[in-house]
Amino acid sequence: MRPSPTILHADLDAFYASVEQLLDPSLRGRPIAVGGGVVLAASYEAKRYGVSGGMAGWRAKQLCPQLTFVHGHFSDYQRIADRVMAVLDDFTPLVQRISIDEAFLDVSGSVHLFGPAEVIGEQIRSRVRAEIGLPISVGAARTKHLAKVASQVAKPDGMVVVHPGHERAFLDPLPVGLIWGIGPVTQKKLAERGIRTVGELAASPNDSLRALLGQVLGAKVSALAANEDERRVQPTGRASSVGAQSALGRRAATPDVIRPVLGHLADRVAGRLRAKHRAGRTVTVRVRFANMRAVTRSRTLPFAIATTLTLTEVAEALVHSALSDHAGERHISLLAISVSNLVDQPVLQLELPLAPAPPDDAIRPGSRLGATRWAVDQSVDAVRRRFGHAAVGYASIVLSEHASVPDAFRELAEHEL
DNA sequence: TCTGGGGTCCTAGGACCC
DNA sequence: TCTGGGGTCCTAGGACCC
Repeated sequence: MRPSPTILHADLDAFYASVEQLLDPSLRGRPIAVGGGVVLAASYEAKRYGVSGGMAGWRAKQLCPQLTFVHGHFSDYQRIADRVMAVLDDFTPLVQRISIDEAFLDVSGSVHLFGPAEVIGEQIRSRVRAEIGLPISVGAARTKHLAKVASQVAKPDGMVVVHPGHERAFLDPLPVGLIWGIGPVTQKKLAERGIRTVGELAASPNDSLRALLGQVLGAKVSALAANEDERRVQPTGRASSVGAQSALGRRAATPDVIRPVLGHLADRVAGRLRAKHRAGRTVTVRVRFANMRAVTRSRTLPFAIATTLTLTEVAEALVHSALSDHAGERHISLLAISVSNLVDQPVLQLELPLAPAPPDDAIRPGSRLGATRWAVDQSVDAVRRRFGHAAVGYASIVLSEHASVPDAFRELAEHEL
């Protein structure tokens, strides 16, 4: 009997669009896009025309005139994806979910129960199809990375098994873009050197690989080619940063625009931190100008914060610093706030002794001002828990004017804190 | 009619410490 | 007067992934 691969990668096909086609049978077999101003997800029928996620709606319509736009049923996506993941759990406890719609499975301990990996893969596919009604592709290989490549090759609605010993034969003809970590920019760089396939990439000398891709990615490619890739499937950890951003179209870079947007973003970010009893020391803002060039500014504080007003103020100072470095830019198209360097926030925050007021009293937790702000946030959080998020707090007119994506969509992309 | 929102990770330079 | 090497942390930019 030939050896069997033990790592599976299961990946729902065009997930959001497939759910819409599941919920509304009249959409099945037709090119559809979830979203409007921007394509959040496209069905395979639409992808055939070149429609893809992140694309401007008008551009998508240009490529595919019969494209149907549908409003997303965002609250259904999480629920349905969770049901799919529950199916995976039936085959092994070693499931590593890496996003809403895909996961790795280590089935090395399950083969005596269910049969070899390829049998498990087919069982997963038929159960997800029968019980949930969605197409899912599965890749099986000896390592995670390779299993992921295999599932991409298997799409749509297929399964690809890479048998041990046949890795290079499988990989070598594939385009380099299928490797995790090689995106459009690197692909172009490689193409300029005549490298288009994994085989060509693997054949190039190690040092030039490193020079082209950097130490880490270069080493990864070597490992992949030598089949020494990571195979450990581990439970997904907590997020190491929390952020929020808002595209603004084209707005003047003035305080009356910036302040309410930052307030709104800080409210989202700090609220999520407090909900999970976390706080962060490093605040990073990103400012994208009207010409799409973006800059970042960050500041690491001596202590961790999770207070909305404090985060707003730190972010505002950073944005001003970015803007004064680019005084020529009069318009901005996006603002973002991210908090990293996260720590667990003891709930006894308020009980900390009140220190004599330092100059930065406002941001120091436990100080008089800091305690006041903390208390305000606690009240807001409590009201929201009881009456819903909209009951109190920022409702930015600037943002609602531009009508970005629904909050429910944002929440789908949030990682566990 | 330009181009969403949530993240992770890498690189490189500089400050600072031992 | 000139000078090593390692480690850690911080900042800015950027590529990439879903």
